[in-house]
Amino acid sequence: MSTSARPEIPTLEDVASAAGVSTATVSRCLNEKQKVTVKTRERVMEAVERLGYTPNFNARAMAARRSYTIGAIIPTMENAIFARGLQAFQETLHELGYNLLVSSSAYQPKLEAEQIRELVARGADGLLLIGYERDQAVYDYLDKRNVPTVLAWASSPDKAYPFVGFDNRAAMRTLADKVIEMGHRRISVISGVVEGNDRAAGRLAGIKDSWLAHGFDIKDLAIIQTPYDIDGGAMAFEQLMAADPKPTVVMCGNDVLATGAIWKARELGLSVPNDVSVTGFDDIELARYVWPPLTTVHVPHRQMGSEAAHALVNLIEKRSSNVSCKLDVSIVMRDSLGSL
Amino acid sequence: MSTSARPEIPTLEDVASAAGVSTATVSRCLNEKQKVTVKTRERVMEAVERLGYTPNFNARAMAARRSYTIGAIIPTMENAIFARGLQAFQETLHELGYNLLVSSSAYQPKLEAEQIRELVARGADGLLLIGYERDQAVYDYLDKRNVPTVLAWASSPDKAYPFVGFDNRAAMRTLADKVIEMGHRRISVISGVVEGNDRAAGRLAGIKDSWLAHGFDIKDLAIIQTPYDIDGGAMAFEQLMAADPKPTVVMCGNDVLATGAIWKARELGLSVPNDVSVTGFDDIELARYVWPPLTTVHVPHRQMGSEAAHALVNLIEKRSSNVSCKLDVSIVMRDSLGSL
DNA sequence: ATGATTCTTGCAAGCGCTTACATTTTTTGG
DNA sequence: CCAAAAAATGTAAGCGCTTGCAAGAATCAT
Repeated sequence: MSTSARPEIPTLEDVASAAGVSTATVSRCLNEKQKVTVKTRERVMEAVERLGYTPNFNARAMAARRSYTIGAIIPTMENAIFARGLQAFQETLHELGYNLLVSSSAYQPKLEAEQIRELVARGADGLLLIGYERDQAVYDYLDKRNVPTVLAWASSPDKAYPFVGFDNRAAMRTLADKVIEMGHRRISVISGVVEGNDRAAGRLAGIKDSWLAHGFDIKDLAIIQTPYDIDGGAMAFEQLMAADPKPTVVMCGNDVLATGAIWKARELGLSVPNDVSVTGFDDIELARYVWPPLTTVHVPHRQMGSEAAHALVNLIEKRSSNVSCKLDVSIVMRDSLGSL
Repeated sequence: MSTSARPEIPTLEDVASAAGVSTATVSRCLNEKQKVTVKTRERVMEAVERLGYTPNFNARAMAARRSYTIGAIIPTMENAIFARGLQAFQETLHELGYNLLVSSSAYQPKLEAEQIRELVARGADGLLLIGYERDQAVYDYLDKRNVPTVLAWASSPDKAYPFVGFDNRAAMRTLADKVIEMGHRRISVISGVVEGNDRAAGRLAGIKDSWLAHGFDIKDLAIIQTPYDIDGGAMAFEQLMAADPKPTVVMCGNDVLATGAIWKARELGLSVPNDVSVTGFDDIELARYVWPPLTTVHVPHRQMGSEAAHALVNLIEKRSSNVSCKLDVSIVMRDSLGSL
């Protein structure tokens, strides 16, 4: 096992000579079938088959200056927030003849910037990014390199960048209005870390909007920021419930945090929603399966992923720039929110 | 906005002439710093900086015949089973100077085979695959192309392929032994679909092993196979609980199924573990946060991901072939399993 | 000071593919 | 049946990078 002979990988040229044609013809067979006689095509395909030829992707990308690859950078793979949307994104991309490359940035702007360069260097034809808040230098780079980019999971307010998403702030405000309408006057909030995270920031702002619009004092709104994981939600919840008087509802920045909150409520012997209500955001699968089921904001993840794919491919192929798309979200009332 | 000038992307040559050296020298600065004088290196790096140069990945991979890229194909991104391990895999890879490309095969062998070719065509230096059960043709291809490959989430029994994983069958058998030891005599099973899924098959076999070893009749073991999602678990649970007499415990092929089972139990007004016990497998984050917390098999996901990364890089760089690694798993007793 | 040795650097040949352009073959209409 | 138009195929020039080899510069021992 000490020597491993370099395997003989067939190239276009091998196929060409095996089929008795030029490399150009083989290339055409593979890429623009209609430009080649049926007879020669058959001969070529037979050779391809026989040799077990697979085109070298890097060479192709370099020669064609197109990679048919889209890069996506998501903040995390570790929880389900992006999973469904990304899956749909990939499926649609596949239908459109593109491949997907995924990286995760662990919510670190630096890392994200690095990954962007990486994906561009890899020849990605376009990029999918989450949210809009990032260093101007990143946008400058993207512009300079002329990389088609679509932002998702948010709607981009000022920047004139194409996006496929929804208004986190307005959505959360609607939910908060509902909560207040149901009689709640002592609201606490478990927010994601807002720094560098426009989705989290928007959601928090939405709650504040509603609160202020109802004429309450911003000081009465207890807020904790914590990383987006179950544990974070649980710990924050415990802390918030130590207040006196206790909140009647804890609104969470997403379903993962809410799951942690509900879990901790049970551990503390509190009944949801009798002792305290809990709300989430995202409507991930889990939201229906915690107990009690979670009142949350439904985001059409699959639709968003699919639309984003179309938007991006449009941008790449037709250079049409009018691709932004604001999706509707809706409140899903489940048992975790009770009225007073 | 109708005309978009082709952006001028700086190349190695641009950097070279800007710094007044040859392309070879620039290349060396970027790849083997020690082979270049400090003085010239500084000059070159300054030019790199000034032009905003980023190496073209495809060109590099083609010329060097190395990509420093690892491909991983996982069955799904949609649930958390692989998330943590993959995250660790990526982190370790990053430390070792490699990048990760992820695809998901949706549990379809055909798609997986396609993705494998795709990743190889993209110049992946090595591959991470889940489980060992796949068409021989796939292994033949891998051998022919001499692609270093490591299998994870399972231990490979017959095939002499490097793996980093654990024995699903033995692990589940241990859990089943425990369950029986705690007095359960009416066991039902919610298994994943075993066809083409050696992990699911192994886990199911482990339960049967235990059952038979205790002298029970295989006919008394009710088994349902269902896709790995919460909904599948819920529906299967309902079906199993319709039996008469009811099972005293429902053992699930993984934590996601178990979560569905527990949820349905509550919906049916059954108390876990008083009316029926439930067990899972994997110990994903969720297992600690369902109610009651799930008795399950703890798999060291992060360790597995990290070890797999090391194993693969060893295989690639040193060509050492003795990299397999069997990890220990352990039973985690939580409240979802009661004794009779 | 000088030839031998070691470092740096440059030259140029590819890596495997696509594609503009040139050439050959086939088709078509009168 | 033949010239002109159309279709199929071939030729060859890159795409941006790495790296073996050779040449030039610096260092060393004598």
